[in-house]
Amino acid sequence: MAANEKPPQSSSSPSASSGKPPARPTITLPPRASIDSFFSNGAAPSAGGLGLGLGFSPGPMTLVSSFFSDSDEYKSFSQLLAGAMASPAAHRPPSSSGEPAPAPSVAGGDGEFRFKQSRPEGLVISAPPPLSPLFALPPGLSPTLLDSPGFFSPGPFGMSHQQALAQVTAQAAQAQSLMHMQIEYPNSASAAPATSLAQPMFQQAQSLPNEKVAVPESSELSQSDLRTQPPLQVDKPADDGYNWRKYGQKQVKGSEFPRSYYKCTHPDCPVKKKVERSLDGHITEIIYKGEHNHQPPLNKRGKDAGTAGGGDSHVQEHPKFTSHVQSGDFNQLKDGEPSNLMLRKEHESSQLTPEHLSGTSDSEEVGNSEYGADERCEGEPEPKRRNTEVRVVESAASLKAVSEPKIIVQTTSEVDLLDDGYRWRKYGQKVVKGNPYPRSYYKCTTPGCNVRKHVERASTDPKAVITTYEGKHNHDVPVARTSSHSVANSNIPQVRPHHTEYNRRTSSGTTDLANRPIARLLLKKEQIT
DNA sequence: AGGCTTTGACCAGGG
DNA sequence: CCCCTGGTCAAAGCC
Repeated sequence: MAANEKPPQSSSSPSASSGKPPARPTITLPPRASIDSFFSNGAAPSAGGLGLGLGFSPGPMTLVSSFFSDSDEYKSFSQLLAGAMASPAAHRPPSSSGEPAPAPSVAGGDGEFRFKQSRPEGLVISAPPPLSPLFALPPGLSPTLLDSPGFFSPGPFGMSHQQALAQVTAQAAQAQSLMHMQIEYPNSASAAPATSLAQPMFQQAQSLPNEKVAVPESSELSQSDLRTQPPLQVDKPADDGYNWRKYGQKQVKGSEFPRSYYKCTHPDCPVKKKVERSLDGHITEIIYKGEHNHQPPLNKRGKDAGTAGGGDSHVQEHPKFTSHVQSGDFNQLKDGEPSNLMLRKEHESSQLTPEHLSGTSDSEEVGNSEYGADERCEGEPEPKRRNTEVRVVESAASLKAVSEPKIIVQTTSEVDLLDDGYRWRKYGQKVVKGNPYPRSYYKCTTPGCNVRKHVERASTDPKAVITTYEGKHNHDVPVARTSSHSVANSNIPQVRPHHTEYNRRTSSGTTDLANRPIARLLLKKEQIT
């Protein structure tokens, strides 16, 4: 109440600024499993760990937790790819088994995605009916991420990776071979992988603040995709399901990045949030203040949700999602950027993060656990949640790949990409700097199946694409599709679900993709289940 | 036309 | 009282 909403200048500022006592419960979250958990955890709930939920936004805590990853490298998808090519063996992420599985990764535990979500809106729009199920998905996932500005931001290394990718794909294209050779790389590539996937999400969420996504021209896929998807907006803080209005920005001392101030646009809603993002759009810190006194606008995701009631209801039930959305903001972790995710709650808490945050109801508690926060929070009494400020700090090191991805670089037609026997719903797309073509994100439409697929095109050749599969289908190829021409591809995910090794590598240890007419990079995640 | 972002200026608290 | 800093306002502009 008053606490949150202070009279215009005086009260609010004071509390906020002065409110940060040194002793403030700042919670530093240790590295977490991976972004996967991000999705899986939050998502785990019903859907089976699909984090994709497009529409909702998890609470900050959730986000945070998801961020916690062991690896200090987070690379964008492209980066990852590049990295894989460059030095496949280089990093071998600890086997998934080694890491604590994210909470309840359910059915698709492995399927967890490592994406962040940020903007429900865009996704929603583009998202077809299938979304509704998503809503049912666990908290923590919000489609918004995809749309969010930073979602795919190139990041520091993005370009180089892109370029690398371009080269590889270009060469492959030159070969003009239609063959799809699959090269399996050692797990090494995985290191970044888990995060890599996630990374894009993060980036999208925040990076590219003032940029709009360019629409690729050449690729059919991209075009079609574009048609269905509205231009991505950037600059929005993060879509957590709520609508925010930026009312100020300031360069804060002690931070090299400007801080943006947002207010919930809902009438009388006292919630505010401060977002700091780096030059490249990465969100380095988010601080929530206040508690939403309303439910997330339906229109954002609700649309997709489709039904007025059901889909949304889900969202509504989990205000926390909202937080997640925001989390989406943080998308990018960069080298050199802050490395720990911190979640802090202060004076005000928000419904947003009930679960996630709630666990942390008091920063003190939160401090101890990384993911624990989420779970712990649940028990917390509402009262504590209130009047708390939630602070999320993005840390670069936090992201880590949990599983080992399989990377397959392939030159293929659009059809192949999209039609691999399974049914996919596109839930995101983003253009990365250095590559005129968007990447597209797909999710298996089968209820309960967490498998996701990312398709990235080479900047030099629209037909050269990198397809990354995550998760394992928990069902058979839809009969209707089985016969489809691209069945071959369909098997990719399952056929080699667990293999993370690379079959071929150059003497240098790098993948010899460049020399191959057609290479297929398949990023796959090892499944624990 | 409405909503949102941008951005310089203002206000209040603290040293 | 002055200066610094963080937070907010509000006009202008954009979409």
